[in-house]
This record gives sequence, C-alpha cells and structure tokens, in this order.
Amino acid sequence: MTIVEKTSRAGRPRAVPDTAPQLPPREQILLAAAGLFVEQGVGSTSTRAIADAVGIRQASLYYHFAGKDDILAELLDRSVRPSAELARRLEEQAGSDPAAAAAALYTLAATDTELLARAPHNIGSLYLIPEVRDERFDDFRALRHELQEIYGRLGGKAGQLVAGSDAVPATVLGALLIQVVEVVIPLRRWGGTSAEPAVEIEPAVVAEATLRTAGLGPAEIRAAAAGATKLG
Amino acid sequence: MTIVEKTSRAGRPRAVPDTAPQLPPREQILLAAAGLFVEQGVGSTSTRAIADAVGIRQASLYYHFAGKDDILAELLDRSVRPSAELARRLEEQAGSDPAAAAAALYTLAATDTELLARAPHNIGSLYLIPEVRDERFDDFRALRHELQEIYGRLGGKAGQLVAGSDAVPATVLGALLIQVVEVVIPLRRWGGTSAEPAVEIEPAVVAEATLRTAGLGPAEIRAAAAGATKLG
DNA sequence: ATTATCTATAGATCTATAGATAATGC
DNA sequence: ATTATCTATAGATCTATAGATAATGC
Repeated sequence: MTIVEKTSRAGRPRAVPDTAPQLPPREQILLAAAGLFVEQGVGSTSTRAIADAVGIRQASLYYHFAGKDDILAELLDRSVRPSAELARRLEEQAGSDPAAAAAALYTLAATDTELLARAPHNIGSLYLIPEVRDERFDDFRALRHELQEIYGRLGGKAGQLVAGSDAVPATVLGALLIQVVEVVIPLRRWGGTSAEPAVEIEPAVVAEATLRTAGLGPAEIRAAAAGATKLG
Repeated sequence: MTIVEKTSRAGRPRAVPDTAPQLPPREQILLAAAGLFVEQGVGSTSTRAIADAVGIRQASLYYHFAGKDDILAELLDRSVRPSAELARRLEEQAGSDPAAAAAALYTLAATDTELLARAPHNIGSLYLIPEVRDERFDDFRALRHELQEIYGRLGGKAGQLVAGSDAVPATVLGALLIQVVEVVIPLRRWGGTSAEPAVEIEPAVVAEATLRTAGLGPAEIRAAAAGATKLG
C-alpha cells in the first residue's frame, strides 16, 4: 500500500491551478508577501500584487488575513521569536560566570547569523523598515528589544574577562552587538548584485567579530568558541 | 541703514502662508519628505502627504521634483556624499602605513557617527529601505559601495598592526565596520520611545568599537585615537 | 455543512498633467 | 517676462465588503 499525496483541498478550486498545493494557503501568502515586502517595500506592495504572486484573486487574501499589516505582523513575529527564545535559554544557562557568558554570546551570535542567513527572502531586513514603528507592531518590538537587552547583558558579563573594558554603556552595547550579527542582512541583500558573487557568510566569523566588538581578545574568543560547541 | 530680511518670493503666493520662508521651497520639500519617509516609509507616503507637510498643494510638488523617487534620490545622495568624500581623502592621506590607516579609520568612524547622529530626521535609515534596491538609485548605491570598500581597506591595513587577524575576508570586513558605525541609526530610531530616554551617542565610543571589530587591541586603539586628533 | 475560493464593485485614494493666476524682476 | 504657485481633473489604482459558487467532509 502506497501513501498517496493529498493535494486537493476543500473549497472552490482556484481559477489558476495551485502550483504549490503541499503548502497551506496561509503559508503561500506569507512567503509571497515576504518576497515582495523585502524587494519593494510594504507600502509599495499592493494586496493585488501579493495575490498575483500566490496565484489567487485579490479578494481571497481577506479570507486568511485582515490585511497587509496582519501579514507583516506574523512575518515579524516568526523571524524574531526563535532568536529571542534561544537567547533566554542561553542567558539562564550561563548564569553569572563571565566565561560562560562569553560562550553563550558566541553561540547566540553564531546561531542568529545562521537563522538570518537561511531565512526565506532575507526576512530579517524587515526589522529595519519604517513601517514597524507603528504601534500595531508593539509585540514584535518588545520581543526584539528583549533580545537586544540579552545581547547587552551577555556582552557586559563577558567583558569582565578583560580588564577595564566597560567603556560602552549597557544600552548601547546590546545595540552594537546585535548590529554586528545583523551584518548578514546587508550582505545578503547586496551580495547577489551585478558582478559581485554572493558572499559566503561564516557564522564563526560573525561570532568572533561580535566578541571582539564586546572587547574580548583572541585568547578569550578561542575559549568561548570551545565552550560554545558544548552548548549545541 | 538696516538690512531687511527678504521673505517674499516671485510666483503666486501660497494658499497657506509660508511658515519657513527663509528656506527655498525645494529644501522645505526635502525636509518634509525625509521626515515622512523615515516615519512611515516611502511607499506609504503620498505626494499629497508631503505637500500637506510643506504647506503647498499636491500638484505644486511637480514644479520642483519629477516625483517621489526624485526626492528620495536627492536625499540619499546628500546623506552619503560627504562621508564618501571624506573617506577618499582619509584613505589617500593614510597611504600604506598601518598605524596611519588605523588613525584614518578612527577619524572616519567618529565623523560618520556624528554625521549620522546630527542629520535631520535620521536620514541614514533610508539606506536600509527596500526601495533603494531599484536601479533608479544606482548612483547612490555605487557611492555607498565605495564608502564600504574604503572601510574594508582601512580596516585591513590597520589589522596588520596585530598578528594573524586576517580571519575576516575583505568584502565582509567593510560591511562589518560600516555596520558598527551605523548603530547610531537604530539607536536614534528607538531611543526616543516610551520610558527609554534618548541614548547619548559618543563618536569616540563608536570609533573604538569599530577598531575593536577590526581586531585592534586597547594599545593600538589608544594610538589611533591620538593620531586621529591630528587629522582633524 | 463547511471551506476556500470566485466575481463584482463601491468608495477612497493617488499620480501627473493642463491651464489659470498672482506675485517679482527688468 | 519669469517664477512659483494655484484649481481642476482624468485615469489608474487600491482596499475591503457582499454575495455566489464549487469543492470536500460528515
């Protein structure tokens, strides 16, 4: 007995046949919208453009989402939540030991780099668009703020490994470290352009840069990298 | 004899009296558009919204600009050109001496931080919006790419001051260093929110972080900071 | 019966042009 | 005469709702 792929669904069939019937319509919409939002911007992407990309009529979008903002809110949430949850776990595990904090920061930076590098359509770049200032995205911003604070606290603790490197205020340190990790976003965005070959992004390279920015020297960074592998 | 402020201009008077007659209309438009683009996004900002913010009729915009893109192109160019020109001068002055490159990188990072921090309406955040992918902004992107390459080359040369710190490929290094400097953009964007007081941005703090990211140690950074003051 | 689409469309924009008008400049 | 606005508007969207339709599920 063979398992038959279930492709047809309840509901009136699409006017244009579904080219990706294995994905639920909601996922198809999220994916298509992500691509358009990242390429052209949210404000310049019409609901019609999203629907066209999915292969449904414009009005059918409203069966799944209340509108563009609703789609954006879900995309933002999905992209930051895994990082925020990992960060919480790592901080808890690290406790107050500076060496453990350095290892945790290394792991967090490397994992986030990979998540950002692999996410469909460079979704991380949506963090940066003006539209997310709107209060409709308060939840997303709160989660991202928490992630940034954890970067800052881990960086601060790790910095205790080296003498007198507390020149950077805690609030700024978090912003600085997350900024280093997010270098993958512009690298992915511009990597594919023209003659320039796509840049290979090494999570270890980014993690090391993050610890350097936090003030650690080569010896501390080697130790953190070694400690990080044990957390995996 | 007293000098009388010249406020009235040729042309039909505005329906709503000009509140900033000392600025040419073109400048008024650029300023108003910058604020709206940064707050709401380019695609979500209509020509009517810009005109309303300026205090003119929507159609009057077209006397000064061909459309929204034309306004955006000028804003982008203005924000990156001073940095790019400074970077060229500094690189030329530094030549091939690693210590001079470190001082030049310090100066460039500190000055860019200040430019980004002072620019009206956090205009630097426009670098990051999806809209600039469009080929209409090729000129801007070329200039910014040049700036990034200079960051990379200066960072690479400065890195020769420390043993075996060439782990970061040249292409990635430029992106990484410019990314550190641009931490001012999110800090300005979110600084003013809610309870959080606006974060004070110290150019020296950002410049030091940039050199750390490039692999320099505390001693080299102190020397670079000392050398940098002489370039001013 | 429920689900996921469809068609049709009202009403609200939004962009960009045509042509008029009211200042200043010479 | 030149300049910088204005009014008016055509034509092209764009969003979101109402109601019909054609599947599957029970």
